[in-house]
Amino acid sequence: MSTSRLTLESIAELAGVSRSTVSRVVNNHSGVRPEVRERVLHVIEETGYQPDPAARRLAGQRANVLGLVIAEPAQALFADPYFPRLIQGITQKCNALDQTLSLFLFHKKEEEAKLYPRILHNKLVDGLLVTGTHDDDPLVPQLIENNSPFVMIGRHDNPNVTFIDVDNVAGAHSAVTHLIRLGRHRIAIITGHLNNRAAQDRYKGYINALQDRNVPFDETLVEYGDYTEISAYEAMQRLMQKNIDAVFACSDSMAVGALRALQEAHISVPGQVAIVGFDDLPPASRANPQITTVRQPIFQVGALAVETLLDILDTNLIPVRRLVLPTELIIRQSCGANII
Amino acid sequence: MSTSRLTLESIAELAGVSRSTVSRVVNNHSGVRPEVRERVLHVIEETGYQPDPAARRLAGQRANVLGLVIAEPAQALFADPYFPRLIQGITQKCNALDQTLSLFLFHKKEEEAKLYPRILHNKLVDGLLVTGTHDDDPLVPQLIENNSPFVMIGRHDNPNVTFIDVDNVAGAHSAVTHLIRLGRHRIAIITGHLNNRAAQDRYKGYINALQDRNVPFDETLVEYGDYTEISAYEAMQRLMQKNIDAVFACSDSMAVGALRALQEAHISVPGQVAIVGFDDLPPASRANPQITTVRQPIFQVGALAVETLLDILDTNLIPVRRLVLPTELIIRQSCGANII
DNA sequence: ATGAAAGCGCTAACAT
DNA sequence: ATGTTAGCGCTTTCAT
Repeated sequence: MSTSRLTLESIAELAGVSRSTVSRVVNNHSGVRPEVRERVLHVIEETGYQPDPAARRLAGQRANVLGLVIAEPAQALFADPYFPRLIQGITQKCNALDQTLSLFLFHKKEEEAKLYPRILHNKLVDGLLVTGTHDDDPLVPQLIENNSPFVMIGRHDNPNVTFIDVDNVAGAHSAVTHLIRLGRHRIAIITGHLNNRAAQDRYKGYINALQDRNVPFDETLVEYGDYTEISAYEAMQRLMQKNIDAVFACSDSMAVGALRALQEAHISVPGQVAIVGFDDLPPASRANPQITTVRQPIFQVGALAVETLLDILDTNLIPVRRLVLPTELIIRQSCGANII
Repeated sequence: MSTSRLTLESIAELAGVSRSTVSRVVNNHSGVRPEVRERVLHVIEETGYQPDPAARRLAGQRANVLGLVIAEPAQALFADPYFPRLIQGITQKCNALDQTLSLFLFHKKEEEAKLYPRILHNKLVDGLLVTGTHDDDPLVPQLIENNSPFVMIGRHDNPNVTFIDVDNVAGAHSAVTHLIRLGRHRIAIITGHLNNRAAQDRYKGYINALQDRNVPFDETLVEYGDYTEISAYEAMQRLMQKNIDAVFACSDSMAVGALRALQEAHISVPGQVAIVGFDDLPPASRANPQITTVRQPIFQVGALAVETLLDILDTNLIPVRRLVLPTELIIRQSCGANII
């Protein structure tokens, strides 16, 4: 017996009431006698009835579907566990709040043109969680123009954009300051491409920390990676000629890549070169030596983003909210803090 | 000017035709004068009109939304890059075929009870891709009973279930046979929990390979992990007492964990103990020594699953299809094949 | 070839 | 407190 014929109408009939009453019960509206409500609830329970989101959406309600846009070309999703972790945080909260999550990923820049209109006009989605956008990304302005409710994960300069971010500047600052305090002065950085706000902020934290402690900035100590281990491995090869005594890698995966390059060259870590990473994901704690890193609350960011989006959807007031969560420096072995 | 007020009706008006005609054009139905079709198309182009999927769905059509259910508790998604990779394969194909993907993950066993009914009755989804289910998982039987179109990723015993799988038995068999040919006879296995079909099949391939070559099976050489690196690391610690000369790890992440345990114990790989993994994901090629592994076409599996589901949806005939893709043994350093 | 009209399952006035 | 009714935007007979 397929349940597909279950509608408001049929529940109403079974409960001996009208369609509207059932609707009221389902939507928890007032004005239903407890006794009747009970009866209806019972029928719903028994039949396993679930309202049709499409019909509901069409009648002007929410579909309880949120969209997650990760505007990051394919390989970034593999680079490290960051996005999987974020997705976990998001889906867990979605589950708790009875929201379905739709996923929009694209793989090549070219897919943008095709996918973005689909996203923008997708009436099946009540609101959007957007992350991984680059500076020149056309999505955000379009969303604003469209009046589509959305929350960014990662900050955005437009003052009308609500976002959840992590304090990347402070995080990077604390990492680099820590290295300086430990007596390192030739501190390299392996950063992601600077077309992305998080990368920019971590870079800024690095620069600021050097300045604050009067450590001269040497631009030859700046190397670029793409958050993959291999890219940092290669960056480290280049850095090894530069007589450095520390490196700040802007993700744990990159820290692991740097570590591997150093170890293969028989350069001791942290003896000769100290390493600090960013994220505090498994690669950092698993490495040998374990990697000192900046912990960011990825899971919480995902959960908060969902809650915030739902708030916006609920209130319709769209009060701009800009949440910046703190990071925490997790000191392990790779920075040499515990070398006597 | 928000585009949200664009409907079939408004397009019809602009083009000077009726609603039905526009609908015919949009759906590429016959019976519209080329000239009129042209005119309508032009208006659609100009306005950027996109049909409302909810209304369409309600009127008895597909919503062009597919659901992906990963019935695997949270941590498995982090264990290794398998699922991210699979998701990539799936979304890429979805993008190409104009399908939106909805994601259903759950984190604790308890969420099942809440999430499954939502999945089963989710009328916003045209069909389901299901993976990560365990033997006793109630989802599959319910889907069948419900007559919900779905495709499994990973085989299923029910003869009415369409699935896409990889030849896990043959893959494991080739890995273990390779080790035997290289002269290894005390071959351990680190397997995932055997409540899952893929794990069972790899285990079976291991057993079969031993039998085929008359290598005695020693059940003390069977250890269990959960696909995380750390679980294999610990499993390997136990295995080290057992005088083994090779280990078959059922995922690359587990192979890396085993490798790390051996290296920390100063046991040479592949000198004293050879290692073969499964998947051929980055962890295998990145390790030092690089890990010999069984390559499975994850990306392709995802893409095929989408195509198959769409076929089912298109034809309504639901002809059962059971596709098993081949694996390939990728020989690198950790198995000792190139030790002279 | 095209238009008119019914109906998909739901919500939200509006009656009662 | 509950029922009645008019849409939401679309597809799909059925007329013309």
